[in-house]
Amino acid sequence: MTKTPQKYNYAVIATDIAIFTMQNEQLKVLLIKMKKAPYTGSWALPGGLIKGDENLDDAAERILLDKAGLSHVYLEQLYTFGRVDRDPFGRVVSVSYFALIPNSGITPKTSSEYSEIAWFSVKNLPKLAYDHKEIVQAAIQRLQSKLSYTNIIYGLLPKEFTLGELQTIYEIILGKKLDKRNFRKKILSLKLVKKLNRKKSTGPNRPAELYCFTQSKPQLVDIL
Amino acid sequence: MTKTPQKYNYAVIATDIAIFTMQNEQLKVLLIKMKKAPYTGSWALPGGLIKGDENLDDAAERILLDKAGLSHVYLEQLYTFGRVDRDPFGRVVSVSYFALIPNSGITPKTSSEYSEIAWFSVKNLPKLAYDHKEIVQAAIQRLQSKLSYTNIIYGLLPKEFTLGELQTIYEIILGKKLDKRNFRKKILSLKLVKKLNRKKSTGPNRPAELYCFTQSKPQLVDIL
DNA sequence: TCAAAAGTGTTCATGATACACCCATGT
DNA sequence: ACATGGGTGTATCATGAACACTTTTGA
Repeated sequence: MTKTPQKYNYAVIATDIAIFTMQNEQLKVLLIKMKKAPYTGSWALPGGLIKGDENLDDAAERILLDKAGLSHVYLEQLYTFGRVDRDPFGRVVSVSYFALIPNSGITPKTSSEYSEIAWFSVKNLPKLAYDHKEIVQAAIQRLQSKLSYTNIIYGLLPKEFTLGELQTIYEIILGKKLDKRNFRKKILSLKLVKKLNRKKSTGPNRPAELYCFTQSKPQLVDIL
Repeated sequence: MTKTPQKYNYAVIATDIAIFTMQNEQLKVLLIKMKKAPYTGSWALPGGLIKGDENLDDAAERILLDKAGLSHVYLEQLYTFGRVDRDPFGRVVSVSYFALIPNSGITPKTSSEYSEIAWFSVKNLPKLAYDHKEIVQAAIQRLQSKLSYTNIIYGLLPKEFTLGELQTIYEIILGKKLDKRNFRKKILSLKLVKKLNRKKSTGPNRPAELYCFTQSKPQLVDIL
């Protein structure tokens, strides 16, 4: 067995990451404005090439750190996109990931590789480079379905939160209203969260109890 | 942007396919015995390299046809395995797939690339080359979970089958007994199958009604 | 005192589970 | 006649769905 490029068809392996957060009652995804031709000025998912001595997951983590300054967030492999013509540069196979981060008001900064970086509501996306639209759609769908049978929503919330905030996130991502009493009954019966016995005042209304998650590892739970 | 191998790290893209069928009341996976070093004599999943001008799904279909003589079967992308050291040959990223085929007693033939090909019960697998054990496990897990929320079991059954056969497959793959009456009630209420008004005699017992699927496209259905 | 979100139980409908006997056939 | 798998219905239980008022606070 020899390494003959003519015989074995090499490809560039890239990874693109759909990074989600909640802001202003909206599900948002992080996009960067590209400098490189032929997509100069287009918005795209943060991504990059995988190094020769780098595992796929490590590459995704590195890119998350480099482009968004994030680490220790929920990250999972999504799907691999490899249409022959998906990148005008040549054969590039993208192993896509999706990540969840709590809304900490982070606005990652620009770098030499891209001219702008910003959060976009998934309801109002600009035109995206490559097949990134498809990737975002796949990520949203995965997120929606995983919300109903796992506890990964913890990835979108800060350490402390109220049950109202929790419910709102479900409602926004799933795109439907939930009954407050039934929702609380379910969440509490699953013992996913515990009461901190502290309250959060948010305005001219009754302060809400603060809760935290009892688990911060992904697990299967029948939520909705 | 230039194609400089030193700068952009190229990798070989492969695909490996976990092909499942039911035989003798067992879930089986198709394996080949390798000729190539350093895994000479080891069993492995059927797989191959993706060509430069070939989409990922097309490559998987091609390999399914070449190695197992199969086409028009249920096939879905599973996961992408890319540990740096997963292949002693060098950097090979494997986009794995899983496929379901009806038990037609097919025993695919050997070829120049491998010395043997055979079905193995997933309960009794030999040692596998590369990280193929991990791939098989991921495939089984995906199959198990998809059985309960989709109709993909149609991929494992012939055109005509009895409800008893259908139930047995569920029981084997899920690893638990199901109540006959409840199972039939559920399957029939979902209108996934229709009666053919023909019977199948299988021995010294009452002949069973034959059914066929009403759909042979994957769809979400709440089965179990 | 008013507006705004938090918090709390019960009833009802639906679906899941448990369960046992007769039927049709080949040997 | 007997052994074997096929086929059928009902009662109970658990879970999900619908639903409205009181509480606490800041302005």
